[in-house]
Formats: sequence, C-alpha cells, structure tokens
Amino acid sequence: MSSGLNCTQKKIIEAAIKVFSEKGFEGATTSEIAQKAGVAEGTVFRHFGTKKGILQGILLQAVNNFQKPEIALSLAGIIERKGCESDPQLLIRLIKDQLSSIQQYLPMLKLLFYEAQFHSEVREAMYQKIARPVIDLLREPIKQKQVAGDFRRLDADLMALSLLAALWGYLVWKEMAEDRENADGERELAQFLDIWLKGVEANSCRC
Amino acid sequence: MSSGLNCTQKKIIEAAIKVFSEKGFEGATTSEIAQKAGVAEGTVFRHFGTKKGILQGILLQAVNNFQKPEIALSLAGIIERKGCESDPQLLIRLIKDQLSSIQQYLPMLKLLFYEAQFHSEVREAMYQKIARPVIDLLREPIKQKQVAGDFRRLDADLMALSLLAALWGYLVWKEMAEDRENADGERELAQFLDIWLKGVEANSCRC
Amino acid sequence: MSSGLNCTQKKIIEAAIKVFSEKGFEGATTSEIAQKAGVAEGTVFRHFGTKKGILQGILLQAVNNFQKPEIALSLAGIIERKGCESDPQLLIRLIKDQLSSIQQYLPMLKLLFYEAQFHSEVREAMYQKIARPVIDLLREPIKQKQVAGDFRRLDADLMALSLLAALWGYLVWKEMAEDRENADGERELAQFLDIWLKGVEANSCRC
Amino acid sequence: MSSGLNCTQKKIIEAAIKVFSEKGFEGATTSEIAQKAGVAEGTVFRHFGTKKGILQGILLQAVNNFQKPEIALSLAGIIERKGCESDPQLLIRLIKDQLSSIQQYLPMLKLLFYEAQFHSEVREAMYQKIARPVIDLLREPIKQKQVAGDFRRLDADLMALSLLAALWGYLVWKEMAEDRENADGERELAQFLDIWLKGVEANSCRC
DNA sequence: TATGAATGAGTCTTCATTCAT
DNA sequence: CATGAATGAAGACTCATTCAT
Repeated sequence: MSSGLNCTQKKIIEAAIKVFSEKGFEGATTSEIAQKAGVAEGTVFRHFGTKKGILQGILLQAVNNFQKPEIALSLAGIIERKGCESDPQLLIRLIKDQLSSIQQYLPMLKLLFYEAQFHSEVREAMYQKIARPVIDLLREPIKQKQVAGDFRRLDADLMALSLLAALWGYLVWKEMAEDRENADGERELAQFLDIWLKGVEANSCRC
Repeated sequence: MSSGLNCTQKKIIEAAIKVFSEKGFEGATTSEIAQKAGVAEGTVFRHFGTKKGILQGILLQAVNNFQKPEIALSLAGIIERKGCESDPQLLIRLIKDQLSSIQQYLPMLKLLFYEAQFHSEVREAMYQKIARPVIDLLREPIKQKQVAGDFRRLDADLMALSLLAALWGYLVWKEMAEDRENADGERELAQFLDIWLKGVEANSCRC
Repeated sequence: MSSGLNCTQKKIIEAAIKVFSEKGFEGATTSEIAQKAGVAEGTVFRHFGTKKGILQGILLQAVNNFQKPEIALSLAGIIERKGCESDPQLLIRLIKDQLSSIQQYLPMLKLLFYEAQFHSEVREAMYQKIARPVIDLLREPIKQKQVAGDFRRLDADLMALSLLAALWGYLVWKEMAEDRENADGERELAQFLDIWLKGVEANSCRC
Repeated sequence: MSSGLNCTQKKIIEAAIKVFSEKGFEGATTSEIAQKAGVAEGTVFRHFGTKKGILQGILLQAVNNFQKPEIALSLAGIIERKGCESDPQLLIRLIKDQLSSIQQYLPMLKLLFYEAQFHSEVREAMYQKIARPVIDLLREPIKQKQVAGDFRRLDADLMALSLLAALWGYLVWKEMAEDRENADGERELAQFLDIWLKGVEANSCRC
C-alpha cells in the first residue's frame, strides 16, 4: 500500500538495488537481478517491462520514501536542535540517530544520484522530488536560526546545499578509502559537521 | 614524452573521455569511440588491447596530469594565500584562477570517480595517485595555518577532505540543477568556500 | 451442436480469426487473442490446449461450415444457372447473391490458405475437406453443361479450378490494390467471371 | 553492381528466401538464416540491421530483378505472339520458355506476395514496383490485339489481371495439391491459359 | 601499421504454457 | 471451470574482439 509494491516486486527492487549498486545500470544484467531476487527472468519483465523500468521502479520507491515525513524531517532536525552547544558527543549522537533512518536508503540514493548522470528522467525526478524538497525543508530551520542570530545571513539554499555536499562528500570518500584508513567513522563525520556548523555560525565571539 | 601518447592514441583517449562521460563505461561502445576519434575500430584495439585498456589509458593520463606540479599546487595555493583577509572579491578571483587550470580535467575526473565504483584498479589508482596526493599536498599549508594560529587544530586530513567535498558537491549539484536555477555560479562557489573557510578558521574573536 | 462450440470457445475462435488475419499465426500472441475474446489467457489453453490448437479449431469450423450444403452449393449455382444468357446485369446480381454467403468466411479462408503453406495438417485438411469437395461439387454442373453442349469439353476439374483461381485472384488483388484504385468492384468481378465464362463456352458461333 | 549485393549479402538473401518460404517471416529465425547462409548470426545483422531489413533486402532484389527488361517482357511476349493459332503444343512451349526465366524468382515472389498482407511497406512496393508495372506492360500488347480485332474490348487492365490471377491460382494450387495429383503439369497450365485466351478472344466465329 | 568485415558469446525481451488459487 | 502470476526456453539484436588484407 504505502509503497505500492507487492511481494515479488519488492524482492526484485531489492535485488536490483544491490546489483545496480555493484555493477552500475549498464553493467548489471537482468538475469542476475532475477536470480538474486529468486524469480524467473520473465517475472522481472512482467512487472517492470524493461530493464530501465526497474530503475524507474527504484526511483519511484525513493521518491515515495522521501514523502514519508519522518524521513524528510530528520535532516531538518539536525539543524533545529543545534545552536552553540559545545558538547560534540551530544551532536554526534543526535546526527547518528537522525541519519540512521536514512542509512537504509543510502545505497538506493547513491545509485540514483550516479545514474542521474545518464538518464535525464532520473535526473529530473531526483532534482524535483528529492533534492529540491530536502533543500526546501532545510530552508526554514536555517532561516529561523538566522532570525535568532545563530546563523550567518548567507543564502539559505546555498547553506543547505553545502551541508548536503559535506555529507555526500563524506560518504563518497568513505567508499573510496574503503578499509585503508581504519579511522573512527564517528569522529570523522562529527568533524565534517563541526566544520560546517562553525562555517555557518554567526560571529562566535558572542559565545 | 611526458604523456607517452602518440597522436593516434591522443585522439582515441580524447574521444573516449567524451563518450565515456556521456554514456558511462559500460554504456559506451568501442565503435563510437573509434568513429569520434576518426580511426578504424581495429586501431583502437591495436593501441589499447581491450575496452578496459582505454579506461586505463585515461586513468594513466589523469595520473600523469596530476603529477605536473602546476596543477596539483593550485589547490594548495587557495589555502596558503588566504588568512583572515576580508576582501571576498579577491578570494573569488584567486580561486577561479586556480580552479580554471583544473576545469579542463573535470570530465575526465568525474568519469574516473564514477567508474572507480565498479573497477577496483581504477579505485585504487584514483585513491593512491590522485586523492591521497592531493590531500597530502593540502596537509602542509593547513598545518602551517594551524601553527600560525589561523586555522583550528582539527585533523588536517579531514579538513582537506571537507574542502574537496565542498568543491565536489558544488560541481555535482551544478550538473544536476542544470540551467534550472539561473544563479550566479561565481557567487555560489564563493559562498561554498566562504563557509568552509569560516568553518576552519581559528576563533574569530581574535580577529 | 453443428459447430460443437460453446459460447466461450466461439468468442475465442472469433477473436483468433481476427488476430491471426491481421498478424498471421506466428505473429499473433495468445494474450492478444484472450484479451480480444474477453477471457483470461489460461482459459484459452483450457479450451484449445496449445496455440496451434486454436488454429485447428478455426480449421474445424471452416470445414464444418463448408459441409453446410447452402454454402457449398452457392458456387455450383453460379455455373448451373448460366448458359448463353445475354443479360450481364442478371449474372452479376446472381453471383453477388451467391458470393455474399461466402463473404463472411473470407478472412477465415484467407488465413487458412496462408497458413496451409506452413502447417501440413492445415494444408491436408484444406485440400481434402474444402478445396477438393468444392471442385467435386462444381464438376457435376460443369459436366452437365458440357453434355448440353454449352461448355467446352476440357477437363472438368481444371475448369472448376480456373474459376476458383479467378475468384481468388480477384480477392487477393483487391486487398493489395486497397483503395488506390477506386474502381467499381462490382463491374470488375463481373468482367473476371465474364472472361472465364466465355473461356469455357462451347463454340459461341452457335449462339 | 546490377544487384548491389556483395557475396556475403547474396548468400544471406538466398538463405533467407529459402527459410522465409518454408516458415514464413515470423516463423523463421535469424539464426537459421545465418546457419543456412554459412555465416555468423552477427554478420546477418551487420548487413541488414534487423530481421525485417532482410525481408526488405529480398524486396529490393525482387524490384531490381523486375527492372531488368528481359524478365518483364517475357510475360508480354506471351500475349503478343499468340493470336488465333490453333496448335496448343506451340503455345505451351512458348509459355514455358517465357516463364522459365521467371521461374527462378517464383519462391521470392510468392514469399513477398504472402508477406505483403502483414507488412505495408512490402505491399506498397510490390504493388507500385512489380504488380502495377507488369500490368502496365501487358496493357499495350492487349490493346494492340484489341485494335487488330483479336481481343474483346474489355478493360485492358482487368484482362491483364485475370491472366495473372490464372497463373497465380495455378501455382498456388500446385503447391496445395502437392504430389497428390500426379497430373501433367504442362497440360494443366496449357488449359488454364487456353481458357483465358478463349475468354478474351474476340468473337471466335471468325476463326 | 591501419583497416573493417566477420565473429559468437551474451543481453534484453517475448510469449506459449503451467498451475495454485 | 476460470484466472492470471510465474515460468524459462528461445529469439532478435549488440558489441568487444580478432584477423586477413
């Protein structure tokens, strides 16, 4: 109901996310998706029509998931509840709690953002239905912080964007560095966010 | 030969960057590359052996280019020459000058970062030969700034990384937003960097 | 039941004639037939077992229809009632009356003659149960005409065959010419038959 | 040159005519065509692009062949050289000579006329480039015969058409009857034509 | 060295057929 | 009996790779 997907479709979508993530859209084969989903190859096409249809199925699910308010709001929560508090441990725990609800969608999001390069309809949907709404959502808490004198009065959208870029950059880097740098992921993420927060803070002399 | 590429190979590499950028590695065909390079399909294989060999040729060129000091140093220059100066116009002009020398390699870099997901040898090389060296390069000026009391004493590598993430995020966003947001690219980039700089500055009360 | 078909089967056969006529046996799909018949795909197989079974169902119906004397006799009637009468209008009206009762079976017959090429059992049945009986039927009136001195004493079977060829050729041509030649179909058919009649007439000097 | 086909293409076209004739366009497989042509399946597609492209290649060859005057004229020759001569042996020999030059193209023509039902571009080409030109060609000798008082003054096009229908009907019948009727093919064809000739003759009392 | 026709393994996709409901 | 989701074998088509010229 909420996702509009029945059991078979869910299995296929899940398998497709895995395979597309590992091999990319073009590098993946429908037969591997079917196999990983535990269905016949024909079943995949009965439900999604074409290989691209599977990608659009994933896209649709991503969009649907982002319309659930609890997910969309978690990012906004990060900003709202943080002022000039100095306890970094508190901040980290807070962010991790919020991000954990997005965590499960990360492979899907990463895949879609990458494929957006090559598929204009994916690009369009990711922009209109996910990126823009998230920025729109962040705008309000940022503006409130600006009014409260906590944040600098830069363009709110760009501030939101630079937060997302920081998070995104962190995730991409973690993948590329793999386990070569056995660093403390928690501390890294905390520092990334700390730099951003200090970057957007109003004159900290007030503290 | 600094690049080790003859004329035919250069034409093929150039064509391949274009085609791989537009369609991705798997989505591209050797025949289109050959056609765009103005050579026969057999010629491509005579020079690069396999399709993957072309990708590795591109990788090699990227690595070679990043060993030219003038390019690698341009990012470091951004950090070095900036302290608590207040003229933002100066900053922007500086950055644009430095970035413009990287600009031409962007399609190649984007392509390689994308394919790094799927080809471990590309991932390895991009990490060892490009990402890590750039971070290593940025580490020194950052440390100097820290010693000078200009930058906060966070982990220097993570500070470098968050700068790169900001730049990368900006570029990816520009592509996704396309011409929908007819914003002033120069101002946007300036704000992105401004947030980062303020984020890494030592307590500004001192200023 | 003269046809031995129940309501569901009739709907399927009718739909199949339409679809096979438009796309040919191999080009048609059982799913389209089911859809046009307004039943589920499984229902088609419950009644006819295989796709070829549907074709054989059509064949059976054609054979059954041709055993109804009123249809089979209509061609014979054309010959019987025509001697050296001079009124061509009368002839045309006569033929049209007779042909109209076959008209409705034309798509089915065309389809079966086409598929006879590729399916020996269809070819066999069409020959044994339709073509041969029709020729057998025509043989008698032709022979009577020969005895009466109206028709030339050629091989009666071949004379019958050449009449059928003329009719068949006319129909095939009309389809190929489509509406390009906005000719008077009635007059055309009349001339086709007129040529045949004159071709088989005994020496017309007698008239 | 004259056909515009190189050796490989000729082999494929020949094989395709055989396979399409036996199984019909939809029933045939490109792999069987390739196998019969003695080339790889990919080679077929390198030359004709799609399966339908093969059919159009056959069509093109048929059209090209019919533009060679020696073939097109042979049918016209049948009419021209026949008046009221009474020797049927002479007639048969004449027709057989003329037809033998078309004989080799019969499978191709039959195939194309059949597939014309399902492929509008084939139908169009067969009509415009083959059927119509043949009728146009036959019109003149028929009209000359009419002027000379040898043929009845019916519509010349319809007279031509009824000749073609007679020939076509004969060929189709032979295939359906197969070897069941071990009749004298030569005599049969002669009678078919004899009926047509008598049917179009001017008042035979003159003879 | 450059070419491009030929190759055939591998892909997406279709569809007749089955069977649990 | 009717249904229609699931199946998987088979087909059209692609494309990296080879090799004779």
